[in-house]
This record gives sequence, structure tokens and C-alpha cells, in this order.
Amino acid sequence: MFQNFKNYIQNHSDITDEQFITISGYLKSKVIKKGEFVLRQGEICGYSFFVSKGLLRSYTIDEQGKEHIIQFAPEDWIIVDRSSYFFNEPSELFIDAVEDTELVMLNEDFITQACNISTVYRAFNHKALHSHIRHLQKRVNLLLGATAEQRYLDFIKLYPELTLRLPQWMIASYLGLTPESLSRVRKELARRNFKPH
Amino acid sequence: MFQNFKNYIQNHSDITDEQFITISGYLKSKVIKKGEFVLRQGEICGYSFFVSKGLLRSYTIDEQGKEHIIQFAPEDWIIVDRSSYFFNEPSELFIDAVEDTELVMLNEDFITQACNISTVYRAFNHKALHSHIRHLQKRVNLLLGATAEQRYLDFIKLYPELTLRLPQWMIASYLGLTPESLSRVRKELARRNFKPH
DNA sequence: TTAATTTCTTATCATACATCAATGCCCAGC
DNA sequence: GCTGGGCATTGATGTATGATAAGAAATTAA
Repeated sequence: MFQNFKNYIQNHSDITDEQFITISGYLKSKVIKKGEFVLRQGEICGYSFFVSKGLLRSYTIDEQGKEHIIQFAPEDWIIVDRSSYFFNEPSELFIDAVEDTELVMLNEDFITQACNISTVYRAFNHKALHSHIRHLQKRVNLLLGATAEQRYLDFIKLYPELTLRLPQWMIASYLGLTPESLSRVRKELARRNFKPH
Repeated sequence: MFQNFKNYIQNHSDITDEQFITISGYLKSKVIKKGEFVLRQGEICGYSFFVSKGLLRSYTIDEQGKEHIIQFAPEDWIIVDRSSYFFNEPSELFIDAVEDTELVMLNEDFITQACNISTVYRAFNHKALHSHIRHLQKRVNLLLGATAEQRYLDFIKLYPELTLRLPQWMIASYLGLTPESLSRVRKELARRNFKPH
């Protein structure tokens, strides 16, 4: 039931099988279909969501009703609105399933317990926060300076498998483009004989 | 010498005067003039910089030689390239002084010691990481969706005092605009009789 | 004070990307 | 096998912002 998650957590900590069993009481698993939500704007994000199988995304909807995708989470990724989770504030984000998805929900108690049991896990968590910051800062920098084409090239370099799994309009949304613009960027790349990978 | 920093840290933790004295051996203070650097692209960021007086900024320079300002840090703020600091990687960022500045440099040992002495300080640190993430995510969202005017209005609402202290071209750079565009935005706001504050 | 930079504004023109609209594609469900 | 609804492409046109250039204003230096 939690096998993928157990592998994941043991790869990143020294938590033993027995320890995992004791704290797995704080876990919930869930299976959802494409399009179903695990978080909606306005709700408080009480869980981190680990993706065992499938693909989730988080996004905002602005005043003009436009979606802006913040993050994708394929297998072995964790997705969460950290602001809402940590500060107990209503979330700005929606999180829904891009594909049929199996996920594990970790609540605050689980994290606390795991940190108490294992300093390795605690350090892993700390590192994850820094990775998140690094990623966001890089994205800010790209959005400040890079053209549509540069942002797209960066995306397919960073997420080659996602590029294949996602509909193009979602990639466009992640990059801050319209689907039409992304289509033209791709056309231009093809004209110049660009081969991904 | 570290008075402002001592106040700051005691406001955010239960560290005593005596404890502060023992760990203050890990601190360095520095006075720099407007335009001087505390970090350059390519260097590893070995310190967090606390601003006692004055104003620092961090920014990148892209391939076309354009600056993109990532952060401002006035009094009582800490500025650091967390990626470089945590992962020991060469930094993408420059950090220099917008005004003549007095600062305190905290190295890894200081942070470690302070965390060991005080769980309150440790929690404060943890919270700071989450605040950073919240801020970056909000900025990504603005850059994805908002117009020049919306971004500028958001800025002056968030940083009213900075708006007065900074040259406009730096605000423009922070917002991902040219100075000319920001000037037009301001003109249009003035025409519509907008009063800051 | 004058001179010299730097910053801000304004105007014109250029361009990347958005918007709107039409078409074709694909594959999901009947 | 049709049929319909998302999705991708393409073209025509619009618009916000960038680029360039010049002058005004403000700040700093001499």
C-alpha cells in the first residue's frame, strides 16, 4: 500500500522497517482519477502529497480566470502548498490529477515523528526546502530575463519525460505562454532543425 | 558592534546575553560603501549577511549583460544566496551595496551553534525558509500572470519604504521591466490620479 | 558655483507575444 | 463506423512592452 513511499523514504533516511511501520499509522493513501482534486483554492493544505503513480499539478487561477501552473509532480515527487501547510493559511493553489494517480498523504504528525526518529530524515527535509528555494529562484530568474524559446528549451532539458507526458497547453501555462505561442516556438525550433535530446 | 543584530536575534529567539557573547566569536562585521560587493557571481556564498544599516541587493547578469534584481535587503534583513550557501556551489548572484552599509556576516558555525543553543532559534530559521518559499512562489505567480502595472502596484504595497529609497531603474529591474516602461506605468497611474499610500 | 554623472522622462519605432478565429487532428464514447 | 470535444496548428491582427535616442531633471563631484 505504501511500498513506493517506503522505498522513497528509506532511500533518503535511515528509517528502519519497524520504525516505518510504527509511523505509517499517520499515512493515508488515495487513488484518484484524472481531473480530480486533492486541494482547492481557499482550503488549508493539511498534507504533503507523495505521488506513487501518476501525475499531479498545482496551479492558481487569476482574476481573469487564467490558470498559471506552479508545479508538476510525477512519480516519487512530493507536492504541497508549503505556505498554506506551514503557516496554516488558506491556499492560493489548486492541486489536481493530470493522469489517474495513486498518492500518499503525509500529515504534520508523520513529518514530526519521522524527524524525531531520524536526524537523517530531518536533514533530508531541510535539504528539500533548500532545493525548493533554489528551483523557485531559478524560475524567477528565467521569467525575468528569458524569451519564450529559452524558457521552453530550459523546460525540456530539465524535464524531458514530463515534456512527453504533458499536454502542450500545460507546459505553456507553466512557462507563462499561451498554447498558440508555444506552438509557434516549437515550429520555429523544428524549422531550425532542433532535435530534443 | 553587533548591537542591532543582537536585538534582532533576541527578538526572534530566547538566546541570552551570555549565550550571545559566546557565539558572537563566529560573527564578523563589515562596513562598505555604496557600490561595493560582498559576493560576486562564481564565488561560493559562505555567509549570510545581516544588514545593520543601509541597503544591499542581489542580482544576476544574463548573457546579454542585463541585470535582474532578485532581492533587496534593508535594515534588519538577511540576504544570502541560499543555494550557494547550502549546496556549496558557485553563486549565480552578485550582492552589492545600494547605499553605504554596515553589515554582520554569519557563517555556518554561527548558525549551527545558535541552533544548538536554542530550539526557538532553530524554529525561527525553519520559518524563515518557509517565508522565503512563500515569497518566491508569490513572485513566480505575479511574473506568470500580472501586467507591468499590477506588478508595480504590488511592489509599492509590499515595500513602501523601499520604493522611496531605491532608484526607479532598480525597481524596474526587480519587476522585470525596462526603466522606460516603469516610467510610463507611473505616468499612467499619475494621469489616473493614483496616490501611493 | 559650475561641471559632470546619473537618473528620469518623453517620443518614435520595433517586436515578441497575445488574442481571435478557423481548420484539422485525434481518440473516446456511442 | 460515426461523432464530438479537447488539443494543436496556422493566419490575421492587436497590444504591451522593449529599443533607441534625446533632452530634462536631479544628484554628485570639483
